[in-house]
Amino acid sequence: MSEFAVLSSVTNSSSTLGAELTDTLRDAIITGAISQGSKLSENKLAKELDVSRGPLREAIRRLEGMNLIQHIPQQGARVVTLSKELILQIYHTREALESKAVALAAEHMTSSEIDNLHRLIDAQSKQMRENSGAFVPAESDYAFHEMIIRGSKNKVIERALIHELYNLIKMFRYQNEFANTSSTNSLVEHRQIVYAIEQRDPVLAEVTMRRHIVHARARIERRMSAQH
Amino acid sequence: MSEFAVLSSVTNSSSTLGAELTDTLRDAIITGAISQGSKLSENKLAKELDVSRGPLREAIRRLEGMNLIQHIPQQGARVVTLSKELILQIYHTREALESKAVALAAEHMTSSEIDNLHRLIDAQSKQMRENSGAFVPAESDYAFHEMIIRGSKNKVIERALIHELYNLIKMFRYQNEFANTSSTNSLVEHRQIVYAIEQRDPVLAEVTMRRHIVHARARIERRMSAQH
DNA sequence: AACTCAATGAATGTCGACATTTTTTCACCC
DNA sequence: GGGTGAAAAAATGTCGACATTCATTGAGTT
Repeated sequence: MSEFAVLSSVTNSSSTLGAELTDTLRDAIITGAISQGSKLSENKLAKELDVSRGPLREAIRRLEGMNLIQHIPQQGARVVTLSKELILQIYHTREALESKAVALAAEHMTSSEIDNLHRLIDAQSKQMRENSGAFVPAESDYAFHEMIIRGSKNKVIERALIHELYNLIKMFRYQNEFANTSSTNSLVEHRQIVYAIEQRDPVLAEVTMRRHIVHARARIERRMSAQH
Repeated sequence: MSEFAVLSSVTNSSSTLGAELTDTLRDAIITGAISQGSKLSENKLAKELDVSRGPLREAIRRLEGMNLIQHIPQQGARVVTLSKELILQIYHTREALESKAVALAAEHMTSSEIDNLHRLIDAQSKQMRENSGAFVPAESDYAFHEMIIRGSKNKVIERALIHELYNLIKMFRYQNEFANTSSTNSLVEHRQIVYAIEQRDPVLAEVTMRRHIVHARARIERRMSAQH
């Protein structure tokens, strides 16, 4: 059952087979090991992964709930296709949710959580000076945003963003080099966001985060209209 | 398999058993026929509904994706419990998503769709004058909000709101009389929202919708702190 | 009486087989 | 040659049984 061992998820040793399969397929979809729009044949997958169709179907239902898979009755499941329209819709949704999340985070994050934000940003800054140059690794960028999202202490927003939206975003960025890195400018914006949280200023935090995401969306829109 | 035929969903004749069960259980959870926090025993439910456990498990996974059920491996599924905290978090999330939705709707709704909004509000207004008095039926209120959400033409926001959040909101309002109706004031706010859409003014639409939902949340917070 | 622990019972997880629907193939006809 | 339609193949949907894990019960001990 170690077929799509691509992404960093070292573990994949969940308590149940169904949960394990969910992680495995999730990673395979995000990385593109299973390509966009392709059909997930239950028989084929079950043989390849050496499991029965039961847990596999369960994993597929879960991935459906994460918006990674689209299911049509009597026809089966297909990996979602990230059209330009869908990507832009995702970023609009992210803008709405994450700007609200950071406003709540400015109210609810503990000072030790804010310290962690600082540590992460400083590490990014150092890494940027010493290493590659103008870009921060995607993983580190996700860590930053997820710390803030969790800092909102709002489980509903957290689930919507991390459990659903971010998988799609990771999928997009992983499969599009041009979207896979954060710029220098991005780090500056991150500092502004942390500053607003630190000041316990929800409105400033929200506006700053909104601009950060609008910039990302605009960048994507520019580069994608060049392609498609 | 017609055990929990409570809600208005007249149909329940989907193409597959699993989908049918999803609807049935969804309605049973929303109405409270299956009460909050109670455990969904697969064996028991399968016997009661006269189906095998396969499609039933499938339905449970889907309801999990709608946030109506919480599932713990090796332990089973429980209906979500709508604590005061969770309800307020839901309304914060709704505020973020639906204020964005109406801004997009102000840009993307067709004039015939806006006409439908007018018709609905006029009907509500008429109904209010002739019938019960100071309140609009919940169903009609949902119809209004769903028209706007769909009018955003953003499938991601639409799914997050209608497929996930609104089920929880309906569950809450159905099981709490005090939250089950919209006030006169609500109708006025609806008119303001339609006006903003009509003017193609996304900012005004967003602000108006945000205030509308903040009011609802404040009302809930007031009445719930009296109880809990 | 309270606690520990083993045995029992019940529940979830997994599997393989059958049923039904959809898709494909291919012979036949226009 | 293209199109229609039936038969075959393959896929999804459903079911019942077995495996494994968790929860409960009760006997035994301190």
